[in-house]
Amino acid sequence: MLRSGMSETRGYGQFCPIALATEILAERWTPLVIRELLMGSFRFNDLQRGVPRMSSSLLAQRLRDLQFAGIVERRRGERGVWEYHLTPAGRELFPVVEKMGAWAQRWLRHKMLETPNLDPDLLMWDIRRTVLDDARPGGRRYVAAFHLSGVPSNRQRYWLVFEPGHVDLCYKDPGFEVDLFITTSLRVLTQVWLGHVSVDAVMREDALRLDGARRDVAAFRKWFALSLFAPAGRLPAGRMEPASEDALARRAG
Amino acid sequence: MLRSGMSETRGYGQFCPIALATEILAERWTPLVIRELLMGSFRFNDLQRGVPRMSSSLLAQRLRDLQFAGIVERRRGERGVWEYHLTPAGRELFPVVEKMGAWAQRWLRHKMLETPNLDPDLLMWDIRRTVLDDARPGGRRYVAAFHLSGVPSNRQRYWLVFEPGHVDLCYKDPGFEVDLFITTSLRVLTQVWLGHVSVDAVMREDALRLDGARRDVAAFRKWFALSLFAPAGRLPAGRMEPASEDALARRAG
DNA sequence: CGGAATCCGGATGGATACTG
DNA sequence: CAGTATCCATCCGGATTCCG
Repeated sequence: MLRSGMSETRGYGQFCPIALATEILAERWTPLVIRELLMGSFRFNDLQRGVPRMSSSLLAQRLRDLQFAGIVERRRGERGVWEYHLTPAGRELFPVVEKMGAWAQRWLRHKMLETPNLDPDLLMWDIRRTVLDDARPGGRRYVAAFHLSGVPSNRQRYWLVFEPGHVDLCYKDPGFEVDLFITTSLRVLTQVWLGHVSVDAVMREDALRLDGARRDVAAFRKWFALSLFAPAGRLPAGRMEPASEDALARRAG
Repeated sequence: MLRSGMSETRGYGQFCPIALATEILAERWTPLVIRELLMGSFRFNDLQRGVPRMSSSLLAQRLRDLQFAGIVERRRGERGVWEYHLTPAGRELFPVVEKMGAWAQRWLRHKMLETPNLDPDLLMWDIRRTVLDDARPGGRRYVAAFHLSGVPSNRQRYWLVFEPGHVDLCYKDPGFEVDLFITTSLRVLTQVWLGHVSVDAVMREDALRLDGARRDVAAFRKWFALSLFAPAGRLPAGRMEPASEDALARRAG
């Protein structure tokens, strides 16, 4: 990608639109940073939770590159904290990223479940921000506890705490009474999240268990959205297209 | 991109489909190599003409990477020459590349015409393979001579020689009688090719001139297709979508 | 001529430590 | 919390060479 102070040796020297898009998008990590921004993260540390293996110096560099390319704006938010937001040009990268995901869902399905690619922190972080927090029972607090097998012992437990207006992800017992226990393996939860298997199917095989009061169990299917890039995503009844810009807007709003 | 003999440090360690697609596509030059393959080049040297600033060793490396990723197949063609062909998975990257091009056409339009990105060899090579060779007058040989301004003196002249069944691009006068002279600047021809201006508009401004017998001039609009990634491409009358996989198939077939 | 491999210097990315 | 600074490994660009 062309940086502010770089020589001319880095561009591809082609008028072709694909070449110009490639100058920006075909840099290591860049599409993933854009994915995080599209998913609604805008603080440096939140962005980094979505790309945990990227060094902070490189993330800072990429955010500068994206500003220079007119894709990201850096501005001060509440209490003077820096925030990174997509520009209109940046938001219109959604279809590009979407097609990349759709292609991989079709042709690289097996690689998604390879052990080095499974990551409970990342999965839970992804679930937390995609959870439909207006779809839980009543107006009260609602706590869901995940117990994962197939992971290191310090990564087995996660709590989602639904409060009116927001959802918190905890790595330690927050001490609240738990309304729903979700017991499964990291692999199965990832498969469900990606839309490769249905909740019903894995429950029938006892690969996923839900324990709690009847209505708290029933609520799970309401608030547990699939990945935005799952083959059919979670779309209004009757629609079966994959993730679209509309779907994004619906969730972001 | 994961290479056959590489360590595990290079992947992103994410189950996300976008991350897996990124492992392949976010490597320097890779989307351009795929573009060339999608446009129908399959010999090493033909591919290299589409990415002239890429070193041959890196092109060879990328072709190996793409084979390993299941996107490219290497096989022997006529007279034992090696050919590189997209697999079904590779052909389905068309929508990804298409969205990248469409995004750049909307947001990076000005950069396409910056001097370092203009390249007459590349433009003419692109035109040659996109020319509609069944749309020229009669069954006879037809020769179009381009005279470009705004380029080094050794890049001013190109000849397209239409013979039954194929079209040759010449960098030196092939000696045939010329049926049509096209006189314009590199910048204007690039703009027309990208669909940023119409042939009519630039002819009205005398920025492009066609000289020849009436029917040979008229033929120009038939055989001179726009870039497959021009905003409206050259599509059958009545359709105005941008480049689609259908359009690709139509031209390739 | 097509299709590479090899070598080298410079650019980029990863790991870790550090700072306001 | 939000990044820099530094050092080293790897990658890339360019030139050259090689082989059928």
